[in-house]
Amino acid sequence: MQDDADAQPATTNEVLASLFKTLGHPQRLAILRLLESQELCVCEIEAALDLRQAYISQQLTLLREAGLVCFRREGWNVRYRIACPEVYTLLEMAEAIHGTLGECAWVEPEEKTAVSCGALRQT
Amino acid sequence: MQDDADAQPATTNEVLASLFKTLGHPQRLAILRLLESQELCVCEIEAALDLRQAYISQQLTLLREAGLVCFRREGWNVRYRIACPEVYTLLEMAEAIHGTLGECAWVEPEEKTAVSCGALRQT
DNA sequence: AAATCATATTCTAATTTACGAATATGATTA
DNA sequence: TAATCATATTCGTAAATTAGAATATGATTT
Repeated sequence: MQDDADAQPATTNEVLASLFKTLGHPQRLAILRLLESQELCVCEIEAALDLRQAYISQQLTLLREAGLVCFRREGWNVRYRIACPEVYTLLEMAEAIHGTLGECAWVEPEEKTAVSCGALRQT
Repeated sequence: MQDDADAQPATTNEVLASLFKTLGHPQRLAILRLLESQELCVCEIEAALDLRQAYISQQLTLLREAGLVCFRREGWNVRYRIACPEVYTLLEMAEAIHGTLGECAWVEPEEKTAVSCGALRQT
């Protein structure tokens, strides 16, 4: 029994997009930020973010599936920790990039060429 | 007339998530990759990716709104170029991170504490 | 001004995601 | 084994996103 027999290879862009998609959610980022300095159990995250348990658990599941967090049982609790600390560098860099991002500028044309494109159109 | 009078401040996490969300799409990444080395008009992107014109235009609009690309008219064409080259560093880093990402490991508990959490539950 | 070229926008259906509520599971203690 | 604690999962619906089709816009040439 092979899992996902009819799944295509998944290009680099698809894989990358998937990672970014996981990061593209404020609450998931909030969870990651909490886990930066410490290992936390679900109820601690719950208390820190003031969100319902089931909701936290759902987001943690997604972070887990993305491979971003690890977990381990400790008595009654399940403690989560970051799986790869490099993501924080990614977050920092993204933050820096956002700082430089301005409104899209309309740059004045340099020269008047006006050559027809001639590219194939399929619609 | 102020635009978005009832919009809340937008936290850092929300802003970051928004950027990641824009990057969380294979075709948009493909477009960004094309623009890495050169400025291109829509029809060239269209030809390179073999996608319909309207579709490309839609994705470019999103990239534009995110501030990731700039454009300028040149005769009949509108040429797009990257607004901040730093995103490629971000992509590289994300790629590197993906490489290190494995299946979530279940780490064996270190010590048996089993203390009740006592955290507030709101559901 | 009409025709043409490149690009943008709008409308829409289908799919995916978000997230609340209820419930299930699994470890631990009595 | 029954009760309890922490966490996970399933279900359902609202909202957002995807992407196709049709059409609009705006610059350029005739």
